[in-house]
Amino acid sequence: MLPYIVISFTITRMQPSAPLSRPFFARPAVHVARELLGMRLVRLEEGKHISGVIIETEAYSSEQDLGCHCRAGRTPRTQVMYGPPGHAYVYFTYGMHWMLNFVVEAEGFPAAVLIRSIQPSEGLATIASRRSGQPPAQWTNGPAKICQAFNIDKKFNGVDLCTPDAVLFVEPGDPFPDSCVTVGPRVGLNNVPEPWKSIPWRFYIRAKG
DNA sequence: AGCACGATTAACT
DNA sequence: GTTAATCGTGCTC
Repeated sequence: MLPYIVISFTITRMQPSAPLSRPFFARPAVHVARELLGMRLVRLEEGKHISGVIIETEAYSSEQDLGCHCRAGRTPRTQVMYGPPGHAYVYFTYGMHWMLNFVVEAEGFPAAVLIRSIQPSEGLATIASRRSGQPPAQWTNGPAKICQAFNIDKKFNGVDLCTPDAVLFVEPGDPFPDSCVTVGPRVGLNNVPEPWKSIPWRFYIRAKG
């Protein structure tokens, strides 16, 4: 009897769904960005799981950070970043691309972590169809590619990642040791003044762990 | 009301 | 290496 239960559960999902809780996000952006590496981004869509291991992130923190959208203060776009942590901040750029961030730090303090790259693990057929024409290595190795593969757009701006019934959330995973992690300047801030242009708030896995 | 630019990507030479 | 695509956002007039 018991083996049947275990087998059916295993077939349904490699891991149980266990959304990361809010205190994890209510901390400094660079800490959250570093510790998200190795954790799993999960999207529940029409009863199916699409997921992957987070392997690249960037921290954006405070109105003083001239690389952060919050340099403009509270606006309709940045309002979510001033809200409680553990929510999604999804924005549109270059006329065609969506970007997924997690709101971090305390409510009232604007900060977020951009999810830049993942290794797909569940929903590969769905991901492949949404990234048609591209080889697997190109499926989710960029922030806009992740949103395309996971079907994430403005509908997700502001959604809570920490409720038991969340359809977008983070699961704990196998942490990467510091020896696997490269730290460097954030990408795409070419018009941003120093020190913000070069501050090492980008974290990524250099070799497959 | 108009403008310059963007936390990018894919397709080029 | 370069560049077009394409439009929301925030800033200036």
